[in-house]
Amino acid sequence: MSLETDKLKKFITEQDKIALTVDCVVFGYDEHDKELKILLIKNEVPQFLGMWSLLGDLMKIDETIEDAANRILEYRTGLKDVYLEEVQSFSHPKRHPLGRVITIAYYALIKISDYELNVEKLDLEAKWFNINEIEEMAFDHKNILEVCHKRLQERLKERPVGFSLLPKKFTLQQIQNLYETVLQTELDKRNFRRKLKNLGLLKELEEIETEVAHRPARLYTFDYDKYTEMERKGRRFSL
Amino acid sequence: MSLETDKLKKFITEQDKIALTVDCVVFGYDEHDKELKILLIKNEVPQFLGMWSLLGDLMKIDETIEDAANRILEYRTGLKDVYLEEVQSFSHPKRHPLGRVITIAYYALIKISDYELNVEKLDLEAKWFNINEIEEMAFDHKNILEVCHKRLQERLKERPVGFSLLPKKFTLQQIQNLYETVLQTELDKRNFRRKLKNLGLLKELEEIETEVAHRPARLYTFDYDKYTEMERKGRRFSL
DNA sequence: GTATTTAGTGTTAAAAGTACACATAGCAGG
DNA sequence: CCTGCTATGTGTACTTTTAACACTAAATAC
Repeated sequence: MSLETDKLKKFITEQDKIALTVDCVVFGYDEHDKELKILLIKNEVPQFLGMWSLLGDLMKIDETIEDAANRILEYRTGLKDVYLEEVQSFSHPKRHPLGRVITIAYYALIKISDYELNVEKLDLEAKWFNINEIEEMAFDHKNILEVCHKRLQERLKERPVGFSLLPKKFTLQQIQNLYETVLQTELDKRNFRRKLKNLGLLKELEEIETEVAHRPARLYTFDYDKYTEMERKGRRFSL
Repeated sequence: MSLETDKLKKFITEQDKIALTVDCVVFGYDEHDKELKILLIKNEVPQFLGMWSLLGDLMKIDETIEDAANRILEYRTGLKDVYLEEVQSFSHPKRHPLGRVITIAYYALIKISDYELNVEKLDLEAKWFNINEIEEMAFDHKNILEVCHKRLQERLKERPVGFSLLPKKFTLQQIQNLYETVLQTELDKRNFRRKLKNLGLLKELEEIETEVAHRPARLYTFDYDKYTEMERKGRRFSL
């Protein structure tokens, strides 16, 4: 049993003590396979040894929950300033075999390419899985995953979260593929592009794709400043 | 200092111990004044003595967070089966003067008339306030209130939560007034009614209003079963 | 029975969404 | 340099939804 597990055990065996943890569902988008993936690590708690689980940790006494989520993400991926959203708590009294552990779930959106740059320095027990490939997970993590997945799908329609899963510069086809993958639908190219243009939130760059064996597509970036302004005025994003 | 406060103090002074509480923003709709109201209680913690605060309590060891929220609501209002939604956690390290207290905020929707039936048996330190009348609150409760208020406004557009604030039988005008009050907008009567009808979720009753000094309006109920069915099929509510 | 008050209803114009197909730019390979 | 290949990029007609707008009808009070 690892140091982490010892610490948790010590923490929660004191009577009436409720341990508070954070768990992150880390989503990444694999452009090549057109798959939504999540990052999991090998579990260390005896009852679930060898199973895969979300990235989580005990809260520290002097940080906010969001700080804790950021700390975990930086520790496991080397990435800072990751898109994070709190989803909900999971508090069934029997959810953790070592005792009373309540967790706050977040989902995180990262650009897989950024992650790849850091991966060598890091914990090798982490692995990307296709979202539909995962059958069993430690604790109630499968449930947490499903709730967070559903939340991501809702958010994608009403907030510009998709751009956090793509490189800074992307083609219109890439966004469409992302939407089709995450929402599990097919979208009409011309209608989708019209909607995108009407948002007025994409900056058309001078650059085009490279290293493709066909006509290269134009590159765009998402204008976060303009979006913030638009949000401030109460106008809603919708795709 | 009350028993509750002693207990909390004891709880959180043990080193490294993070206390976990639940706070509920209890919304009620006053049809007469056309005002959205919230239920507050007098605070007991010395630093905020006499100020008003949300309905909250320490989590117990063997309940879920939702159980705790329901327990608090029943204790303070006498009501069971209240509409509840988890909103988010509040975890700033300095948010509570007695130590490290993290809270999970819920909002609750109740029919004020149901509450009135119970009010005599209960804690007299509770009071309804107009949502815009509240200036100062204990802890970070003003902030929690604002976040929950915003959440309610979002939900009202996309989920049939408004019906939890009205009597079981209501007139079309009553719903419209509720929407106008909560969203702080004016709505077109004919367009609003058309939308309502097209939802197909209202049951027209044989009954009509009584005790009004003019033409009485027809009464309706909301068909929760049909809504559940519609939700299951992936169709979305929108008003 | 007359005045008062709120209930209840339909049409038109503008905007948004949906369905649908082909010419073109750039690369690869001979 | 010419041909074939592949994915890019674009417009129009139709349907549905939203938005704006005003009067008659039903019931009560006096």
